[in-house]
Amino acid sequence: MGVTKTEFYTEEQIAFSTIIKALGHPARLAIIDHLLKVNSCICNDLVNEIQLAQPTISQHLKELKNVGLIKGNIEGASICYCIDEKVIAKVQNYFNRFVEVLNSKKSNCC
Amino acid sequence: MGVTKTEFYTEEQIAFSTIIKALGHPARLAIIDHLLKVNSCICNDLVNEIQLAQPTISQHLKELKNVGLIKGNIEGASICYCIDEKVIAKVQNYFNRFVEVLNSKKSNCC
DNA sequence: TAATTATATTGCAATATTACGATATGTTTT
DNA sequence: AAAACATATCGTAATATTGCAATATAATTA
Repeated sequence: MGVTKTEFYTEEQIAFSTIIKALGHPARLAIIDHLLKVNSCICNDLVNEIQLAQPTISQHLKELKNVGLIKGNIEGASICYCIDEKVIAKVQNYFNRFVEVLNSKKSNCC
Repeated sequence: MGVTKTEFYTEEQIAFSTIIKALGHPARLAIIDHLLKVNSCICNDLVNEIQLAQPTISQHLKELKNVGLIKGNIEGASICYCIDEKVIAKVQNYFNRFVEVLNSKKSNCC
């Protein structure tokens, strides 16, 4: 049906899959990579950096903003986007805990 | 168009977004969570654990297998799935490096 | 070997995503 | 104020994803 059943998952599963899903597209990873590379926050040099039309970039930015991965500040005519460290840290923690649990029980059959 | 343009991204961006995308669904996170919880590798108790039809679970397992996040071993009539630690570790590293870079340049405008 | 159990595949309907042209909105410059 | 720039939104076409019933496949048990 194309519709994800959400009623049976934990809050955490839904919250994390939503954030992670936003990172599951190369254009959005490229945006994040670029925001990370240029020290200061960057607006739509992204449109020049990434080979996608401006509305498409805008749409991807919106998705990243929706899940809280980036923040945008109006800066005159343009908008200054940057990564929200707290949300990225949450994702980092998720995977760190993950690997910790994995390591604590070294009993894989495969 | 629904079709992702891949020709302009780095190998890494494509590789990681593909793996991460597979984790961007609550059912697949639930599968991974469950594989992590039960010490030994588990087959399709998943069908009982997760409130989705058997073909749907099978499909999600396939996606996780395709990106290498899990491996499956035939065990008599059933199949024993487990997490591939190496691939998860790669994801962990990605985010760790990420946060490292973020911390090294504390110059966010937002 | 027939029935049962475990899993995968096929086919399909409903919905979501991706991408972009056209256009709207808001700011700065002239 | 008009032109130019920066960004967002709308509408839409193409494609992908989600979920499942039906069915296929393969191993196990009776």
